[in-house]
Amino acid sequence: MSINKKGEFLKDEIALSDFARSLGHPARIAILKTIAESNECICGEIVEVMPLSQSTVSQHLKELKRIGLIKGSLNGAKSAYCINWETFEAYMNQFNELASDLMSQRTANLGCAK
Amino acid sequence: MSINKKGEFLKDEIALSDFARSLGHPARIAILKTIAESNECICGEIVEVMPLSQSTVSQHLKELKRIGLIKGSLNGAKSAYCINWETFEAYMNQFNELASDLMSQRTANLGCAK
DNA sequence: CATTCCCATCGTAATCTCGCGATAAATATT
DNA sequence: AATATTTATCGCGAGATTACGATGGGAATG
Repeated sequence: MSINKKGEFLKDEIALSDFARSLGHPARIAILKTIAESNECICGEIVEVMPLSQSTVSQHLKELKRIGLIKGSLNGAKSAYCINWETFEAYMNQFNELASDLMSQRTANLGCAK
Repeated sequence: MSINKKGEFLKDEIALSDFARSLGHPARIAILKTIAESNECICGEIVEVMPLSQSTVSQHLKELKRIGLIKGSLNGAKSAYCINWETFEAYMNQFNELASDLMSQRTANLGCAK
């Protein structure tokens, strides 16, 4: 893109879109599910159930970590991941707040043709 | 990307990530807000309040239309947009279902170190 | 009928994303 | 100490995304 205009929007909008974007790939949703299901959260386990190479999975994990949805810790040579519930919940609240803000206009205005 | 692997995930995951992706840009969140607030939903009004050119806004509108979150209709020379609440609500339900599925594991498992 | 207004679309450039294999670094095993 | 295992990161290529100005076509206005 010629110039990135993302910074010119509201902080809330940027934060929310960042959250949404991080869930904007099925692999990352699948990864979150996998981590949530497991008590172990070992990286290798995720790779096994995913139709992606180890390096690609690692990249998706990095993205989820960047936004704060998961946290990882080294456990010997292995890497254990778990969901950062505080962050996840905070984003979900923000997200649902947006949704109900939008929804509150549903009956308030008359709508447009069609 | 060398080969697109998105198709190898679950239908639900793909649909949800598509929804999330469509909200993955602050402009599109801002556009949804603007449309929800207005009784008129005229395209030109959206362009006015957005730090983007008309053609770029039009592209974002197209994307929101593609996923089904808004619908547009011609109103003379002007284009009126409104939110497709049915679709929006359906996606939100799906999204919150995923969230509560994940959350239900929060207490169920012991978590990992750190 | 010429002109203006509104908007979708085309063409474009710059940047970001996704996916992989290769490599590196750190721990575990022999 | 040598080797194997595990994971993060680098480098790359293909393609998608984001942004713009320009163009075109359909209403509205003169």
